[in-house]
Amino acid sequence: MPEMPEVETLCRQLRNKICQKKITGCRMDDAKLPAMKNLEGKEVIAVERRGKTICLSLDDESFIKIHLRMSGRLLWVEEAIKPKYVRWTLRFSDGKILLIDPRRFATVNLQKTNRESLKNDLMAGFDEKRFLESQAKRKVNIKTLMMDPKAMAGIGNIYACEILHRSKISPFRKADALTPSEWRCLFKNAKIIMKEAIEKRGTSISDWRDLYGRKGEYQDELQVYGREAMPCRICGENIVRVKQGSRSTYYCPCCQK
DNA sequence: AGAACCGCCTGCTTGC
DNA sequence: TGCAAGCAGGCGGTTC
Repeated sequence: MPEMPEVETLCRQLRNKICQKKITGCRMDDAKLPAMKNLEGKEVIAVERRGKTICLSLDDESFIKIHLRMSGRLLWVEEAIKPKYVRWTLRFSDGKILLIDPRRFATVNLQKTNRESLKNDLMAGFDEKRFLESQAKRKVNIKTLMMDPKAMAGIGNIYACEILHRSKISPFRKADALTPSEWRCLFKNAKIIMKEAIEKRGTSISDWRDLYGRKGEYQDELQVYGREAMPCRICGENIVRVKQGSRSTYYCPCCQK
C-alpha cells in the first residue's frame, strides 16, 4: 500500500513525465469518482506531494488531487494496453496515466484550492515544536498517533512499525509518556527511514509498483513489518505481531521498550 | 474534546 | 475441490 515514500516516488516520476505538458483527455471508468470536465488543453505546471495526496497544479490555478488509499496505483502507458481495474485515465500527447485500483478506495477530484497543510509532513515543513505542543499530551498509543494524518502525514502501517523499531520504542507506549529524547529519536529515525525508502523507490511487499510498473526495493530492508516469528536482526528474539485497533503491529519485544 | 469504532471496497488466503 | 469466512488497512465520519 502506498505510503509517503511510494507517493513521493510517484510524484518525482510524474514531475519528469508530465510537467509543462497539456492534458488531451480525461476519462472516468468508475461511477464512484466525480466527473472532471473541461480538462482538455490545460497544462500541468507542478506536481506536489502533501502527505499521501498527489497534487497536480494546472495552469488555470486548479488542482487535481489524487489519493491512492489502499490499493491504488498510477501507471504511465504509451501503448494501447488496457490492464484490469482501470478507474481513471488522464491523457497526454505522448501517453497516458492510468489509475489502477482493484478495491476502489482511491479518490481523484478537481479542486480550486490547495489547502492540505505541509506543517505535519515530515519531509516538508514539519514543525516539531508545534507538533509536540499539540500532540505530546495525547493518551493514545504512539503508533496510533504516528498514523493519524492530522498529526503526522504520510506515515502508514509499514513505516510506523519500522520507525518505532529503529527508535527502540514499544508500540504500546502512550504518546504522553515519551521523553523529549525519545521524541527527538523518533523524528530523526522517521526522516532517515523515509529518505532511505525513497531512495529505494518504496516497499513492494504486496502490489506496490512505481509509475513504470517497477517494484521498489525497500522490502529487503524491513526489520519488523511482515516478519512475524522471524528473528529480530538486532537481537535475535522473535518478532511479534499484535492487533492495535484494526491494524497489525509488528515489533521486537526485546529491543522496543 | 478526545478516544474508539465503523464503513467503504474486493482480491487473496485460510479453514472446513 | 469448493465455498464461506477472514484478512489487508487509510481515513473521514460517527459514536461513546
